[in-house]
Amino acid sequence: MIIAILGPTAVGKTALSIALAKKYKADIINFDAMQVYVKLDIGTAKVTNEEMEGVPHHLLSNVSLDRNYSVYDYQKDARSLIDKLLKENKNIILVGGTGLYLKATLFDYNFSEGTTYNEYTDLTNEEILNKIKSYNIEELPHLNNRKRLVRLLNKLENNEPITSNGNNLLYKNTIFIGLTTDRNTLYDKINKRVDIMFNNGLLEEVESLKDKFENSKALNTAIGYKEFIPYFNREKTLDEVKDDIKKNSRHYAKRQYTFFNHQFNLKWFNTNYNDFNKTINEVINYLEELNN
RNA sequence: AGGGGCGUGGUAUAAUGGUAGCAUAGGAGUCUCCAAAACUUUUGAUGGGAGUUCGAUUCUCUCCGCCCCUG
Repeated sequence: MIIAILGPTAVGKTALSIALAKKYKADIINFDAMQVYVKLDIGTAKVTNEEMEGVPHHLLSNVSLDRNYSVYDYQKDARSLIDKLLKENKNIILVGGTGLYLKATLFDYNFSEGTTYNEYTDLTNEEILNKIKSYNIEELPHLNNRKRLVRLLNKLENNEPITSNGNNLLYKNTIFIGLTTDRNTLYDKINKRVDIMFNNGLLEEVESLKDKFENSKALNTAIGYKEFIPYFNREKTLDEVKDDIKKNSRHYAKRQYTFFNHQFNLKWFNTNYNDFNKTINEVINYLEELNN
């Protein structure tokens, strides 16, 4: 059995995953793009050793900060891990917030082998778009979306397939669980959680990684870390950094909803913050019904 | 209390006797190796009332609210 738990940041996925893992004696696989990195602990709200309660966790803190780890790498790692665990007849719980990582792993996404490609640094967006148009493409990326333009032109010039299906689930017995709450409550939770992160030593964690920023894509993109850069440069105060982290987290949560709702067919459950056991039981009842 | 100043989307601001602009927050969306990313799109405002005027957010009066100075 494979259970995938999705939901926006700060909704309670970690607690649910541990409870279900204990109930079904499952291993947990993280599908969070930033929690795969070592040392990004407080800012990514990574599960602590105590919280794990002995449940085995995978693809968590297994990538060094100077690596450029992408969905392509994750897909390979996650699939081989899932295949291995399935062979051992283990139950698997996937938990995280990066929809694309999960989608690419469980569905038939095909990425190009290798990672070297032309950046077309000498071409403007218009020029790249014009080159793409000469190939008779149905759906063109937006003019301002340079990353997609570059990627697509590379594929065209290398005669690589533009898309594969991506709609076929490779692991048939996967159950998708969504955890949610109303928007205002979630935003409130996010804001409070950032305050807690600061109280728990986020600043100290980030300062200990200060000399690694230069060579780490992760530190420069992760919410909870990149916002400190203007603080180090004395351009922003700590309070401004804190507000930026809250704001970026809210934006992120909103995008997560959009992706989950449109890319997955999942069963949503409301988080009961007053009595989380009720939420856990609702999910377990649902899983039991499916198994009968 | 007297004198002065100011009231423009949730917030911060611009402009004008003739279509109220920008930013940000908020909403919606796109997604095949940056995805905690990148990109698209959208709702919403001249404090209330009266007057002058063809027309007032702008000028006048009044009420309300806020700020500063004086006592």
